Amino acid sequence: MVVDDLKKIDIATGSEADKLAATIKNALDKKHLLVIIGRCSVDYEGRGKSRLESGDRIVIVKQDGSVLVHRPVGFAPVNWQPGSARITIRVTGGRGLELVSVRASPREILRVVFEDVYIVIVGFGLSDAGEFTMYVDEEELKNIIEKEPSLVEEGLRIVEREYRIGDFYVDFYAKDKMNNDVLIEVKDEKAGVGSVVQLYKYLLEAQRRNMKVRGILVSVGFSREAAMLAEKLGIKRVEINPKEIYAKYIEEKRTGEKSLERFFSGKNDN
Amino acid sequence: MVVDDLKKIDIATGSEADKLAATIKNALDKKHLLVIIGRCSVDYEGRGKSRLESGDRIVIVKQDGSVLVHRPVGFAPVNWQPGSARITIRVTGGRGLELVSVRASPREILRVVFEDVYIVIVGFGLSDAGEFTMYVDEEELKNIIEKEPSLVEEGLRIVEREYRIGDFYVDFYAKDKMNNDVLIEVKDEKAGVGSVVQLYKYLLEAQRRNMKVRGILVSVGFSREAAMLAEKLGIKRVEINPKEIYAKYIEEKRTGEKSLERFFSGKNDN
DNA sequence: GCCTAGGTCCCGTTG
DNA sequence: CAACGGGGCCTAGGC
Repeated sequence: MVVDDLKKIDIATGSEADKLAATIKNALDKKHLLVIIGRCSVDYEGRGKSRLESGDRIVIVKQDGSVLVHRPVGFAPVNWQPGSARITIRVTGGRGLELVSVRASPREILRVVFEDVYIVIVGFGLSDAGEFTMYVDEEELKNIIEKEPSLVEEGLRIVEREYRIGDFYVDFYAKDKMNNDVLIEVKDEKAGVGSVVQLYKYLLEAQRRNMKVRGILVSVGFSREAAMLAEKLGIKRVEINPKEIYAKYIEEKRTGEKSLERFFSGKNDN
Repeated sequence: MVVDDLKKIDIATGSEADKLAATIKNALDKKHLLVIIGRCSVDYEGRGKSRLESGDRIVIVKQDGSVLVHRPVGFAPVNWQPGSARITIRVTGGRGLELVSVRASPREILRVVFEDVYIVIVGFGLSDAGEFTMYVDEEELKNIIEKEPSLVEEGLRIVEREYRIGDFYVDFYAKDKMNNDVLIEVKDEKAGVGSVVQLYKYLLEAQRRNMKVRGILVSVGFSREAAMLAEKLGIKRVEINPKEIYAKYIEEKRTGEKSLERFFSGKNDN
């Protein structure tokens, strides 16, 4: 097979373990992206312990030392090592190749033993500077609420964001128009019982500290159980639609407004 | 470049988008493993919404339709689609290739637009039947505790595993030697405040149902805060070492015992 | 280092 | 289908 036009990529095949190992070692040294497809077994030991019997897998070693072992099916890697692990490769016996990744803390070892390597791909000139923007995440929602707390309740004033109570953090500590204390938790997905319990935990902790405080749970939706539990615990629910809010925000940006202050309900007093 | 000895793998390179698209289409149709390394931008919209500007990436489409877009660094994929999504490929303009994955529920769309494809790798004969065994997970711990509850407390008898209270499940419902009710939660990692709160939630629910019950939290360790909170709430802590237990278990297996019953403390009454 | 909280978390289980 | 809990979760942020 003749391959031409190879850009930013090198490949190595064949059954000479020494040669493949040299290619891999070089890639690891230079911190190139490395992809190995082959037949291997995998052992992991650290917080847990696992053994994966022999099969065809795709192994990726990234430039930061992350290791991913993927089976031909399934979203998640079957074994892995997060970045900053130290990786070594060696030849075992005649054809065997052993890739070992050691993570310092927590101490964890991943050992991939290849019986057969179908292909080694090295990406040596890859450059990825592309910006990644996540639009409507919880962070953004909180930013918007911080700018315009009236979205949550008329007359609300944010006192502090990421407010600490004991060892916990609640998204907002605020005062309502009667000047009473309010703790606010924001969820960008449907709130379950867990979310209610989480806020209730904060409220209990606050009450233990003699705060007179009520809670508001802001979310895109509530499970039936969560709604009932909130009702029982006297926690107010506020339902919001982040996409709608974001659409307005984008539109406003497009038409030249610099900040969020102006686009909400004609407010202009900032 | 001449490539020989290609086993279970096909590769395609070059700048003819039509030809690459045909290779990819064929791989998708036949549900082969597909790896594309190239320069692309990515848009995602569904529960969230993101845009990834152009850069060099590795895109993996697995046999079950999982799609992973990996940057050259970082453990996690920057964009993805879990399995069972419907995937299409088409040529846009002259050189461009567009891969679109649609997930039905929740409705989510992932669009990868390649400006440049460095290499396409198709794994057409991959077979992975290797068994995966995770040794000391919470499941195994619970199995062991179920077999030998005295590891948790002298005289304890398990009444029910995965015991339901309302909408929740506690790991064990047991009776102590005084025949009092006990709820037991097991953690295979250091227990934090959340674990204590979780068990406390179960206890509250049980008390609401007029059970007279206390709680035991079994874990490999406890955070300072978790220990204090448990103390305050009257929840008993039991610390265990799963590896030690597992080591004995393996040793026992190795020396020919078939089951767990015999190896614990000489007990033999089962 | 520890701990808390979030994630397009994914995934299995249950009702 | 919705909801809960687990994961070697990982990762960021505070102390």
